[in-house]
Amino acid sequence: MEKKEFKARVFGELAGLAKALAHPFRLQIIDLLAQSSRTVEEIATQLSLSMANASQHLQVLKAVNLVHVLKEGHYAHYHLADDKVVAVWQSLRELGMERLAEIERTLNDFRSQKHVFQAVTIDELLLKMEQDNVVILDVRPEKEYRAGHIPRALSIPIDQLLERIVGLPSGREVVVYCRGPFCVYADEAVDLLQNQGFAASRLEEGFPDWKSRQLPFHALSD
Amino acid sequence: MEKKEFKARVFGELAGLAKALAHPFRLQIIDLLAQSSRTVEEIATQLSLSMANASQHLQVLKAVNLVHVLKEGHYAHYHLADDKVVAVWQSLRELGMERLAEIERTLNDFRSQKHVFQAVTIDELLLKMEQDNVVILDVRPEKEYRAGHIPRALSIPIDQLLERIVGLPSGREVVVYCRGPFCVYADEAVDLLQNQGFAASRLEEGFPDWKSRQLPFHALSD
DNA sequence: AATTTATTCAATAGATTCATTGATTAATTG
DNA sequence: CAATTAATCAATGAATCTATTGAATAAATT
Repeated sequence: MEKKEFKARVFGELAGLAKALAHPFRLQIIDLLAQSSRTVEEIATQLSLSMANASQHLQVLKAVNLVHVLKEGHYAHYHLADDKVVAVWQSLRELGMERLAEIERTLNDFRSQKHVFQAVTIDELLLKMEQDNVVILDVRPEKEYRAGHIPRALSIPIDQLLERIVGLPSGREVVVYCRGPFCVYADEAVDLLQNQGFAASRLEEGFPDWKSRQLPFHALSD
Repeated sequence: MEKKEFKARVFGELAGLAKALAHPFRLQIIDLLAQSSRTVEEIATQLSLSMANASQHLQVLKAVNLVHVLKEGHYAHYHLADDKVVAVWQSLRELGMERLAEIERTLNDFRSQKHVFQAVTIDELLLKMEQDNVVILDVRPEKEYRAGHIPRALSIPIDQLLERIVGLPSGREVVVYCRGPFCVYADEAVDLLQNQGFAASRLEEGFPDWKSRQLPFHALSD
């Protein structure tokens, strides 16, 4: 094999990987699968796609080994194939947040509309945790909490927050987190908590970011 | 703005970024620009593209802010816009080397053909450097060496290696590096050095990887 | 002012990607 | 064993991407 063919192959394969990432729905699928595995139907519903469409996107991801399938009964459970997939998604995200003004603007617009004026970073949260004066709230669906969450975090899925808000310890700062910087659950929760008089802020990042920084986390068995 | 539109925008922008990466030539362009800036003509020549084609690919990258241009005289010098671009490229590369069997096979085929049987990692090189018993050889073109290189590395561009090989200190182990894991210069150099009786091996990674690990490096002014 | 040089632009045809539709498969349930 | 369910497959046309060609800019040189 000569030099030229070698390069064509290697870069061709990698470009194929990038191409598999190059669709908004497929990035959203990866963002979802980074929380926990899902069936085709769950993905279709959560992203408002037809089953056929969701299935086809998943197959694009599968063709380049970014996800794999576990068939159980008549459900096909899709998983991310590797933590490195999350790593690529995170670095793409960070690049985008730095280079694409449009993203930052969109993010700010949305947050100011929800009255979310500042976000706490993971490093800042770590400090607060050391001082033990903060309530950590996971507002993702329970299944995702069970698949892995920040130690000592309480689980109140966003759609139960209004009714369960009274159970929260008052007088302590609350930091809410969800799936990641583009997940709006935490924004909605902060809006709601602040309306009820809580000192609440959201975590900028999400649980997958916590995990990929090798910080300890808890998971509950199935 | 509602939730759905918000997601569509953000993920749409990020997918646009990924799409810009999703072409073999554009990945090669990024790999080249990670060494040092280049004119359109240099890129066209080095990748065997027509000027028009090279220019168009560069504009795809520019449209999403991955590169920027500095016009000087009638040359347009293209630079990477951000170190984060290298970070994404590296994580994509790593994912590919782990998930795509085809890449590993191609890499091994090529290396065994060049008699390069083992590569040293950056961590291993750091150990050898502490013991001060290794000659480090940079076989990239001189311009790239000048733009940044590993401290104490000697510069002998691959096409001058045969004639200048006699000047190398004999009896000491040689570690050769170049642009990165897919760059073949180091492989060719190792083949050549071993033929001349040197104990030579290549660095698995390249200079950009050294740099992005925040290790100290030298650069020579223009 | 005319020429050269590096780059970009514009137009085109061929290839690829996408969402939708309806049919098909394969495992479970009644 | 028929019906149901989750998922995939196949076919379609619309949209997008790509490399090539030749023309157009725009800066430097003659």
